[in-house]
Amino acid sequence: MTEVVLKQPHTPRITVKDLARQLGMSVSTVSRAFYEDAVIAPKTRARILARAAELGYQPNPLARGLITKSSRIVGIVVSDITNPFYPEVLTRLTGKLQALDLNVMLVVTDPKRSEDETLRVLLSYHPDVVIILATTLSSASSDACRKVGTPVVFFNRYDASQRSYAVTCDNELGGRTVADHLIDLGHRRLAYVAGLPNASTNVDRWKGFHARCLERGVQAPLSSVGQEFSYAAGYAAAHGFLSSDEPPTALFCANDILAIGAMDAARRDFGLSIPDRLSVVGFDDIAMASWPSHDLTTVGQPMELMVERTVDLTLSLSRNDASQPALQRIPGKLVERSTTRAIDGRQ
Amino acid sequence: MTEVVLKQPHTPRITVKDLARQLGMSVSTVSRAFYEDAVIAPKTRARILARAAELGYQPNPLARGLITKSSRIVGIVVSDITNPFYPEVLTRLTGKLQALDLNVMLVVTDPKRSEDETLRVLLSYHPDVVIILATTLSSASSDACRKVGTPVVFFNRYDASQRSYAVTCDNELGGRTVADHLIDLGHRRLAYVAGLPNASTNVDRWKGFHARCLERGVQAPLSSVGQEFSYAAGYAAAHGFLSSDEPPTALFCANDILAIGAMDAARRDFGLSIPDRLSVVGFDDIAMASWPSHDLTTVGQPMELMVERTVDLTLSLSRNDASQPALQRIPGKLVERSTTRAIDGRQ
DNA sequence: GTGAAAGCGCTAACAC
DNA sequence: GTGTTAGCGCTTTCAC
Repeated sequence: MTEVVLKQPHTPRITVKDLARQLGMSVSTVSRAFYEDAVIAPKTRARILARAAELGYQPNPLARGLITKSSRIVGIVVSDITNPFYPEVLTRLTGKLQALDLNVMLVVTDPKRSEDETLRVLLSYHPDVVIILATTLSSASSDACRKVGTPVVFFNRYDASQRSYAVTCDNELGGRTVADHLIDLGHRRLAYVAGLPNASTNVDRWKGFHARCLERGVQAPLSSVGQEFSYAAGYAAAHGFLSSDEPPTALFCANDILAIGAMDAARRDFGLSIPDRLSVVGFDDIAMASWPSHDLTTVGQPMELMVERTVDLTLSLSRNDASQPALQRIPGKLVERSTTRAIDGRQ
Repeated sequence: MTEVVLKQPHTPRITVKDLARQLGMSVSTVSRAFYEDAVIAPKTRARILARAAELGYQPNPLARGLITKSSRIVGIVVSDITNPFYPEVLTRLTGKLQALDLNVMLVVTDPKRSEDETLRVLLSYHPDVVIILATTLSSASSDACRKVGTPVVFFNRYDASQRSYAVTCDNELGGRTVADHLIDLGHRRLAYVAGLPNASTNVDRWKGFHARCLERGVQAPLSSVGQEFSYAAGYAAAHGFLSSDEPPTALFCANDILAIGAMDAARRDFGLSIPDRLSVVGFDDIAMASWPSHDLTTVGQPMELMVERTVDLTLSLSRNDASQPALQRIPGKLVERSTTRAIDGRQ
């Protein structure tokens, strides 16, 4: 006898009503059982919760949101994800948020679709908070959120208007740290392998690096023309620098992937041994950076802390008890590995 | 005069009622304007849509879902994402789904929290479909979905019960292809660097590889004890194989990351040049595999196709007009790069 | 401490 | 073609 598959949209799920009827109580009583601070007899609550667990009932947050005006949805906007740093942030963030019973609705900004369009769909779900993980996103988007009253948290990026919340690594300080490190090692001809030109991470790392060089009385570093945060871009930029008559002796790359690309170019196409002939520093400290074949000196982003702060902030905002918009900058720290060393006579 | 920040949960958003009142129509008429095949005068619809655009109004899908029983939410379950293949799949999937007006709710399975617990929250949002991207996830989870009538699509994994939909790379065929490739090159002592033991990707790749070796009359390949799909695991496994008296001349690794770890071990700790002394093949063809420093021969997963099929399937399922549960296996193809070569006298 | 009733924003019969 | 009504699953006054 063959089993007939019913084309049933969704098996009807159990609701408050069902529960109420089964227990011989009113729906409101049942509803109260799911609120910590509702007035309800402990025994009644216990009975309800027991039966609910048994039946696998859970209040529908969508219906609940309609009335409470809180969807418990957190929107996360992501753009390119070629940098492994971001997937990791995304999953950690998601994991921590869901432990707080906040659910993540993910949208990716597709270059083909307009950013506003993308945000519009997200906002139609009325998320309590929107987190922007995208390396670059026009402030128009954050305006869109503000317009409907949805708070925005920028992660490793900030809005020029300073009217949103932001949690970032102290990228400028990171740039300065690298400048100090390389200058301390005796390097004088420095160059910066740039990432996405309008990403604040890129801009700030450069700013700090450049400023610190000048402060230390070192010739201003060169900079490549920013492309993207990719292996290929790093490869190409290194090519540019190393083809010159007086190539730099050290490269600071806007992130680890760029650095790996740059190192490959240096080694393969210029036969330069690293760190003997060229020092290279990255940014992020992704897992790959510590692989023996790279063993890259880099600025470690305080990811765990950044994620925690973002989650805290998101929670406060979802409860509507956050402080004024503010930018939190968390310092990273230099992880010295084997791609940097003191300049010596052989150069 | 300082601006007073009102602690207002959410600025009241515009609703059908507002729109209806402003236009002097009934709410149902307004509602109809947003449905392609609703009966409504074209001019009326135009007026409504114009005003809506102006005001930034969009029907609230949550409220809509309450009545239509369709949330237009697609749940995606993700586990570890150390393999860059998955973030890419995730973003592509999300991008394509959102273009179809399906929104992605993301959950990550946290080892600390029970899988069921995680799924439970996801299901409480009543997603139309759940996609499981996690490399491994107990069939208990898919049962949980089935119990509430939510269709499940497995991506690159399948449920033993065969009662769900699945789109996977033909992993077994991939394994066979690699066996043929290596055997054709003259290799006879082969080994498999295993990934997560209970991941179907791992199992099937091994199965095909092993079976094909036997079919070709080659000594059964060795296999490492599966750990995880990580650089470190690849490094360790290679160590194991290469320390033996008669080490294998070729390694097939369950994925690219393992392969890269294995190659680093071979080169650094055993001074073996690849492919002269050891051939290595990976699986996935992630971006990194093509970087000059790796230039890894690997089985390319037909990601684009897999994503497309998954999206098609998801769309059908969300419309409730899909065929019977079935497993789609899409063949990948071998990408020959420079980590494999014919065995020669020097060995 | 509990129940009855109203209503969140929306769609789906059913009249007209 | 449009308006009226009911009701999705839930929370929240307000009585009791």
